[in-house]
Formats: sequence, structure tokens, C-alpha cells
Amino acid sequence: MKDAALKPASRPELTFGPNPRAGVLLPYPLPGPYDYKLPKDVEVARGLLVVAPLGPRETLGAVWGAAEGTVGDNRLKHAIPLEGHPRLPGDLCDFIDWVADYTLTPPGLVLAMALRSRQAFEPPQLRTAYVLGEARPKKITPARARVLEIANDGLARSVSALAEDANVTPAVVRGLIEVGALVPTALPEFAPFIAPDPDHARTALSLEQEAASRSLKAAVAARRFSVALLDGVTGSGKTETYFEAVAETLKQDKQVLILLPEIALTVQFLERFAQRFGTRPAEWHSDLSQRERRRTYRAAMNGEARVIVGARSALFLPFQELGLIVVDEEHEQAYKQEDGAIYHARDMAVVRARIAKCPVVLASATPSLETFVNAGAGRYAHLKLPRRHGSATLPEVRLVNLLEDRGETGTFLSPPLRQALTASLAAGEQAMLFLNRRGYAPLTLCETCGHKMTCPNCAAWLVEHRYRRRLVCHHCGHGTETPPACPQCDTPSSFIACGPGVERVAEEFARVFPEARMAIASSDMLQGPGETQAAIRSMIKREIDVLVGTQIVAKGHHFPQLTLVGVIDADLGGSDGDLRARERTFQLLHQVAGRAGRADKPGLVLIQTRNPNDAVMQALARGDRDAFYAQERQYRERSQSPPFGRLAAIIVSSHDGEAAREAGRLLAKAAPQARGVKVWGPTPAFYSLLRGQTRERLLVQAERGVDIQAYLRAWLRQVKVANAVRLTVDVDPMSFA
DNA sequence: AGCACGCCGACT
DNA sequence: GTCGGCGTGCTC
Repeated sequence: MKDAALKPASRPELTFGPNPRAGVLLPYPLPGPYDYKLPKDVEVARGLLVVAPLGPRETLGAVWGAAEGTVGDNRLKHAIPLEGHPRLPGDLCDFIDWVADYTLTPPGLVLAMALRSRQAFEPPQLRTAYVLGEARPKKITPARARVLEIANDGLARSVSALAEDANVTPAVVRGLIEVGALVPTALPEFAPFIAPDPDHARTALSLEQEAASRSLKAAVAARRFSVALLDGVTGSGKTETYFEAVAETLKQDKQVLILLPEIALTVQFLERFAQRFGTRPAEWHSDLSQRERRRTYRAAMNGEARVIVGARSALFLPFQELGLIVVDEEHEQAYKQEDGAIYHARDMAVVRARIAKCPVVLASATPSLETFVNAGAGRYAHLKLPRRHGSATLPEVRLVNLLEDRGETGTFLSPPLRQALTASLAAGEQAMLFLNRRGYAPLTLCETCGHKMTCPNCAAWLVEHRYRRRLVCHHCGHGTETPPACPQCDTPSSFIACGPGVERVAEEFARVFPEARMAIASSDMLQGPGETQAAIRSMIKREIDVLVGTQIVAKGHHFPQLTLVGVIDADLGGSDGDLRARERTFQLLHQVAGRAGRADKPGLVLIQTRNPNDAVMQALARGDRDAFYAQERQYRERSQSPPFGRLAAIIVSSHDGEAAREAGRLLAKAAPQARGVKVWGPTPAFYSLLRGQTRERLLVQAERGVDIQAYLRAWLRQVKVANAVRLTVDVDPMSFA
């Protein structure tokens, strides 16, 4: 991301006076705010929430700036301020503008992300609860006595709660209400969030953790924008360290936002947080019910939620007084996605912090190259936790050269890996086999005619899932039963499976080690987070000896008895010209390797590869992380790749293939000449056919100082593509393809 | 995003 | 002769 200074606010001052009017931003992909009249007696200010008529309907919007004045006065409609809600905070409004500008997204769509809980703006539903009244019933039955005794503590309870607590039917409670022994009182809609206690259970920190946490606390106390990279090896206690910064922020009476890359990680995290701070934080992610969203949204807005843990969209919550942002696992690619706008949550977190004038902490064991370079250049503080906590040491990593050391065809456990597994099982220890590919085999082809089974909607192979007896497309979800005969040459039962998936590795393992207890962990074998947790628990309880899994087992789990990790195919990420393939491979394998030998037992990691001399493999084998970064940095610098150059992709997609290609050609022809800017393409996108959409892609490569957004805007302004064609701009794409 | 307006095929 | 397909365009 370009580290550009904030643009000065170009919006004119709001007008006040006898006939107030204002530009109101509406949560739709409109080109900008629309002008509305406002009632005379309200204080018109940026962020003021209003209900505005738009065509035939009413919509929630926010005052954004002064009226533009281009639409005739007589055509302006009236917007009505929304009662009972504070304005959207100014820093959130500025953030919305910034994101819209940076990602070339209509500002209204970004506002829509910030108004994601529409229910949050409906009037609060007060619950009726009951407390003891003055009157006493004439007749006291045992049931009535129990209810009155429960109510005697003065706490307000609902009818059902009283009935349940006193173990009586609601009718008894109703009777008491009727005679006035219980009187109604209004209860807030939600139980309030309990404020986390910064001193609840302070943990003992190592010297390094202590030093890093001191630095983070100082950053919080400074109440200014700053960025720190908290760079700690797996198991070094990054979380405990940044928890100290969270505690300091609580003492400063400011709110904290902690971003996690995926929802699956929140359950464990909430528990950990509760242990340290005595209560769970507020949550925000897509799996919440509408009611929970409403609760968290309102609590962010009124300041009741002091700490919110959430997915990337939590960046758009209306924090009243943000004092710290933590981006955990900052290198995770899951932070870059489309929802509303295509944005990278880590980069936008830095922007959010800069606008809110607060510090941001980026935590990772394998930082993204961008962050690493920023830290190296002194733009970010670089806080290092180089050692594992306690006595645990880093595992030994050995490479297995598959070109020399491989078993018979169609097997995927090399002789050295089999030996290591035998030894591990004999010693009564646990092992993990890792392969980042779901299913049985990634390719199914006909032995007779060579026909490959591909997805009808996507340009991708169908992956065999033998357990489910289906051929599945991993891109669009299309699935069919494996046909009895080849669809091309009609030969029956002529299919052969090519390459391994976790199911196939598990099958081979079970064949070789029939006595071992084994489980498979991949997202399609485990139904939801519950089963995943169960698999992990049975691993911890040593009910299984070997876990065969995809990357869902790679993340953040402590397996104290795990001493051997086998990586089945380290070359999967491939060095296929993709900008971040090496980085991704390194990060993933580093993370997987980190699973081994966490307690006092030394770990061993065997990495099977066909490229043992590759820099990524060498860096892993030597445990020399910085060698990898140095090499990767050089490579990026030479190729003018991020962060030493800027990239943007334009994706042209359409159900009409020819229309997409035509639009691509049209765009390429219209690309303006500019110094320091190169335009490549159009080429078919990596998955050129996705969900029935033909996708063409153009890539803009610019020197670091170029305002790539301005370039894109100038370019796209003059191109009119066919209506059936959708243009998507991806600023800072994660890959070339 | 909604929703209306508008211009070409199968029905009472 | 109408009902309705969803392509195109507007909403302050």
C-alpha cells in the first residue's frame, strides 16, 4: 500500500441558517453525495445520520458535506435526522472517504459497509422486567413465596426468568403482577458488556516480551499514530505481549480493535482474552446473528464495548474513541478480499489508525514482505520476540529430495518420511502430515483417451472426493458423481487418479501403518468448527497418533506431544511466476513446521520437495528466516514489484465471453501513456472461466511515486464498456494472475 | 441497490 | 389486440 499522506479535506464547510441543506451520502453505488434539505432547527454536521427519500423509498444516509448546488432547489427533497443516535464519528467518515478513494469504490458502497447493521438504528427495544412492588398478595402460596423470595434481591427480571428461577409457571408470576406485588420496570435491551479489567490476571512475561510490551504501552500512552511490527516466532507469546498494550489502552479509557484473519480463530481467542481480562470482549464477524450485530454495533458506537475482536469488516465500526488497533497474523492473505470494496484489512487498519491518531500493532511470526520492509526502513517499530516461551526449542527441519528419495509411483510418503513415522509411532509420540489440498486427487483422467475431467463453469480440474464419491470444482462448488464411463471415449471404469489430496495420503498412511490411530482434518471432512475442535481435542488428548490435514491444522493449535511434521508436497504453492507464491509457501511451511516440538520434546520436520535447492526450502532447512526475506526483497526490488512498485488489476468479467474479450481490448487501447506506468494485457485471468463468467485481466505496473488511482480514474473515465460487462478494479492485487 | 420505463414474443 | 421478458437508466 502506498504510504501517502492524508489528503486535506477538500469539502466545503457546511451551511447553516434559515434553509439548511447538505450533501448526504447514501449507501448505494452512486457517484457521490446527493443534496437534501434539512429541518431548520437541527445542527447540521458531517456524520449526522438521516433518513432520506430516494426515488420511491426511504433510506438511511449520513450528512457528508455542504450541498453541491448542481440540482435545482425546487427538486431537493427533505432528509430527516435520525433521532436517538450519535453522529457517525468524524474519523470514520474520513476513513470511508479514504477507502473509497484508494480502492476506486463509490463512497456510498463504503458507507454501506459502515452501516452494515441496519437494525442497529432501529429504536432500542426495551425489555419489560419486574421488581418487587409495594403491595403484598392477600394469599401467599408456596409458589408465590418462592417468586417473592427470588425477587427480593432487587434485580429486575423478565416474567420467564422469574418463573424459571422460582421453578413455577408464568401464571404464578402474572398473578403477582396483577395484584401489584411485582411492578414493571424498563430494562435495557441487552445486558451491558462488562468492561475488561486490565489488571485481572497479569501474566509473567519474559525479558523480551517485557521489553516489547513496554514499547507498545509507550506507544499507546503517546496517543499518536504509530505502527509497530510485533515479530515473534511461533510460541513466543505475541498475544500476551500485545495484551499489555490492550491493558494500557483500557487504562487510557480508549477502545481497542483486534482483527483476526478468520472467524475460526475467534473462539479460542475469546477464551484466552477472558483469562487475561476477566471477561470476553465484544465480537464482530459475519457469523453473528442480527441481534448480536446490533448489540456490538451499538456498543461500539456508544463506547460501551471497550474491546472488539473481529474480522476485517470490524474496521468500519463506529468506534467512539479508538485508542489501539491490533492486526493479528498480519501476513494472512485472508485480510485481502472483496466485500463491498476490495481492500486489504491490514493496510486499511494502518490508515484507520492514522486517521484516529492511535497506534496500530501488526503481529506475525512470518510478516508480509511489505511490513518487513517498512520495519526495516524504520517506518515501523520492529519489536522482536526471537525465542519460544519456556524450554521449547525450534524444530529441526530436513528436506527430502523427491527426485532421489521417492517411493514407488502413486505413493506419496517417501522412504525417509516412512522411517520417521515408524520411529515416532514406536516412541509413542504424535505426528502430523500436512498437504494443502482437499479431496483424494486433484486430477482425474481417462486412461484410454487422456480426457481430463474439468468443470463446465470454470477452467479448472475437478477434484475427486472419494469419501463423498464426487468430483468437485473447488472454485464454484460444482459437483457430480463420478461417471461410470469416460464422457469422451465411453470406456467404462477407465479413470485414474493423478496426484495426492489429503484423503489419498491418509489412505496410504493407513495401508502402511494399519495399527496407528489416524484422523483426517480438512474443511470438507469436518462438519464445521465443532468437529474441527473435536478433532483437535482428540489429538491433544492423544486419542489419535497421526493427524493428516490441510491448512486448517496449521494455524495456532498447541499439540504438546507432537514431535514430527511431514510436509507431503512443499512445491504446491509453486514458483509459477506468481508474485507472492514464494512468500506464501514460506509462510505456510514455516507455520506448519512450528507445530512440531512445542513442549520439552525436540521436533523434527520433514519437507518433501522436488526443488531442494530453492531459496525458500533452504531458508526453511537452515531456519534462516531473514535470508529468505533478504532474497525476496532483492527479487521484488529488481522486478519493481510491491512494495518497490505499485500494482493494480482491472478485471473484466461477463457471461458473454466475446464481450469480455472485446472490452479488454478496448480498455487496453484506451490506456493513457504515462511516465513510470506500464500496462499489461488483456490476458485471460488465472481462472479465466469462473462461475460461468469469462474473465480477462489487465495489469497496471507503476513506479512507487506514481498516483496509480489518478491514473486509473483518468483511464476508466474515457472508456465505456458494454453493459453486460463488469469492470472490477483491484488496487494492490495479491497476485499477478 | 431498487425500481420504473420501454420495446419485442405467446396468450385470453 | 394485451401480459410480461429483463435491458437501460435514474434516484438529490
